[in-house]
Amino acid sequence: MRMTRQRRIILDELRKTKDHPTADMLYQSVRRHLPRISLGTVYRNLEILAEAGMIRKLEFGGASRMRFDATVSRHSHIRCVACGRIDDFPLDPDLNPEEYTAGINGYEVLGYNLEFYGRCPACKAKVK
Amino acid sequence: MRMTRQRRIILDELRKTKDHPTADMLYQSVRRHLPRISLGTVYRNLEILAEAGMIRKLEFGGASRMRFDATVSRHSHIRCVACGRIDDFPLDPDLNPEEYTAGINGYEVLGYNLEFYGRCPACKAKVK
DNA sequence: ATAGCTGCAAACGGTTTGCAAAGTG
DNA sequence: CACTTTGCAAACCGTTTGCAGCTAT
Repeated sequence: MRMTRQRRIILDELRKTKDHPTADMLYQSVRRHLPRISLGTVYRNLEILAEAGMIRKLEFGGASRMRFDATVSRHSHIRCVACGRIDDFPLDPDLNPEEYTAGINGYEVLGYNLEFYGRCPACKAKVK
Repeated sequence: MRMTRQRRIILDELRKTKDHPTADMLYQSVRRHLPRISLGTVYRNLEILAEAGMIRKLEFGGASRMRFDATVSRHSHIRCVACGRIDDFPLDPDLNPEEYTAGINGYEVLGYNLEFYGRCPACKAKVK
């Protein structure tokens, strides 16, 4: 993977923030350094960086826009139902979800979503 | 809430399936009963039914399309990464996510997503 | 040198909406 | 009868893509 000016600055800008920005927010801040960059380039690079495992793509339930995260190590998120703000917080593999309720980052915890992914019986049979 | 023919049939069709259909899939099956219904009407009614708590709207991470579920009681989902199929399964509040791995519905479990929602410190202060 | 990347602008696809007519309670 | 809902079609909006020229390696 080439490290173009655009790619480098996109990555830098994402790493500067803890905000889990959308592609468009990132576009705005990258533009301060590269006024002629296009939104398409931002999308393309975010996709490539995510595939390379250098960033994470978040498709948070309830939010229609994609968000991006420069922290790739294992962690979870909490989202404010009122303002949409998303914060990181560490995931403890020994805790069940109910046990986190003792206030995460000062949030009033209202609930959680737990969803699994895997391979269904049919696809398991096919690919293996 | 009025129970129009359209609304009733949309609800019936959704209840008939365990497939977590998209709006468009539902539109196709409703059309067999009401050939002149429009996709816009399907969306409007799904929204209204969800607000009334009669159905659930799923915005599954990784899937760009909304899905709908006539089962409103507490349960979780598992999605096949290969074919996109989504199955229900019961949530046990005493288990931590790692402990579900012993095969859900015959799936090979690859991982899970756990995300919390609530009110952030700022919004908590504001609204209260 | 040359594959990969960029800016631009148009296309895409799921969802939403304005409107006049029809239907519900 | 008053008010909601419908069908239609166009608008919306975040994201993707085709293309011709540019750039990192």
